Amino acid sequence: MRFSKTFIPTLRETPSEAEAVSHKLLLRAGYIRQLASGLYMFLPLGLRVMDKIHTIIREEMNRIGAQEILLPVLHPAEIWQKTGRWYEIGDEMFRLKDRTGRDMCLGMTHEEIMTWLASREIRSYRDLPQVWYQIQTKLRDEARPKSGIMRTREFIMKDSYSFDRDEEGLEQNYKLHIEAYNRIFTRCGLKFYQVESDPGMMGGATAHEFMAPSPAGEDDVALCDSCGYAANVELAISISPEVKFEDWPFEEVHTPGKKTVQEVSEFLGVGPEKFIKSLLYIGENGPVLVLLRGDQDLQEKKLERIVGQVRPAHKEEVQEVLGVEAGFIGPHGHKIRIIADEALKEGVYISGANKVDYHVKGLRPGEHFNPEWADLHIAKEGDRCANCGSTLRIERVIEIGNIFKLGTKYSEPLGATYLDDKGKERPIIMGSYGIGPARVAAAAVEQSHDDDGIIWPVSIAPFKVIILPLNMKHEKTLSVAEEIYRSLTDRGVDVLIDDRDERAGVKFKDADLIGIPLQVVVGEKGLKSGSVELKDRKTKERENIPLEQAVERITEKLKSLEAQLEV
RNA sequence: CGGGGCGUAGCGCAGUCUGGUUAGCGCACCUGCCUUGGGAGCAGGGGGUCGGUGGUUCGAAUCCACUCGCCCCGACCA
Repeated sequence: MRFSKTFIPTLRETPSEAEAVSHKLLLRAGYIRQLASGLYMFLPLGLRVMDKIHTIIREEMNRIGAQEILLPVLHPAEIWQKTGRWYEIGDEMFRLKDRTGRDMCLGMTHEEIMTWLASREIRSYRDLPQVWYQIQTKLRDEARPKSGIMRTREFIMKDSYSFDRDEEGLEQNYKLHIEAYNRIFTRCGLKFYQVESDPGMMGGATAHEFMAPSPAGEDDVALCDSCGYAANVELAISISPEVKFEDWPFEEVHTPGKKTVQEVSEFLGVGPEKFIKSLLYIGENGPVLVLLRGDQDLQEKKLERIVGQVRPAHKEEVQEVLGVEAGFIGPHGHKIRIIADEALKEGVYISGANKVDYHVKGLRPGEHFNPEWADLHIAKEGDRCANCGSTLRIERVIEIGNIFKLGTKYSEPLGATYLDDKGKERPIIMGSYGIGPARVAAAAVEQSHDDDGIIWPVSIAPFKVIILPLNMKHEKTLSVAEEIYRSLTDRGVDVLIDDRDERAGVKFKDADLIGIPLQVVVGEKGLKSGSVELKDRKTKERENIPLEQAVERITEKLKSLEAQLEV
């Protein structure tokens, strides 16, 4: 394509609303524009990138036998009411009424509709398995859209759903999706991890996320480089560093005005790992006292998995429930439910004395208090791997894909059943699998850019090659550039030719900014010696190639770049 | 939803505290000349109801009230 005839509105300066690197660069390079909070338009370059990603996704989904279909975005409320999600989901669902007053909603995901389709069409075990997918718009009224196209209110999603007779079939499709996802993200040039994740409200037992490491992400994962353990910190298990305890006798110590673990730790000159941190939470079934080692923090998600939704107690509630001021709570002598992190099973600790301005020393679990034990602490850098004992690493990531084993969570309420070979009616066993193509694009930019702009992996670049005729008034420059453009186009290469009547500097800057992997510079300097210059956007390496070999060499170089992303 | 910040030309900003000619600057844009290997130069030019509404005042971008929008942190994230 011709630059002069393509809408590529590059910006010299970054619009002030952008914070994330991918947001800044995609705006500056003319890929996207914002319509309103969480609503983005994809301009020609942006759309080309999205199309490339979609194509890779389609190829790999088709390869595992998934079939593409397309469902509506507008859904009757009734189906969502049957699974209960109409009521469970709050403001995040866009709701509306049609002209007859019927309740409708905009699809945030499509489990309900896919399952509804399956419930009507699948009757026999002979119809199974099925894997259906779509690449389609989702709408979620996000509380806080952020980071450009990373978290938006309207976005395209590849969502697939597997329908099987039994758990074995589901396991099979789950594995196939893992293979497909690995191929997709590898082909898209991303660095990524597959981690264990919290199935959350999707239901079901097993779930994994595909995470692209980037400081711009919204999640943290715990990784063990030696055994490969990888999990979202929401559920990652870790062993806190071991502590050598002292054999303190049980005694009260005066700690005037010292409330937090840190304050008391400094005041007494004892490390925080020898403290018990007591936190009062209010749950659906009343208050819960949560105990952690002083050097640990609570992972609320873990607590919620045990007791349901919770919130920290207010100061007044602490006084009311425990009869002591917050800051001096101890684990002993309370009648409410107490749950402690397993790290506290052994040791001799200091904790609040349940008495203002006092702490107790020599507190022994099992002797002075008897809690329920659970894994409650948040895994942090330097903790040991629960699997193999090596040191864990915590990394910030962008969620680019997720996979869930759903079981019968949707098939049962929607009556999606089949008759097995004995004529018995059984619920279909389901799985659901998502990929956010816009996040794939954003993650690619986050992971691959420099001060000058984007550096696209060749597989998802809007064009693979950009030709830069430096002086449009120079006859030879023009004819050579056009000739290379034509030859490459004839060979089916995606080429952009910067045929604008701009100065060389402008063309260089824009080419770097929009991030096309290969630049072909056609200038008078090179032409004097009968050559053009081939520049690799990523390595910045330049090579002069004789005119007659130009097209050959460019395609060769392109092939070698492409080969790096092959799976 | 809680906390913070910001709305002045397409983009980046100054002016607002301390009200007072015709609201400025850089880039971009248009015309001409010139230039052509890293966002050139010169000359001329177009573009603003200062987010909106109401108020105070002789006078409001500037002060007050309400309101809308955008961004960041947190909560939430099926």
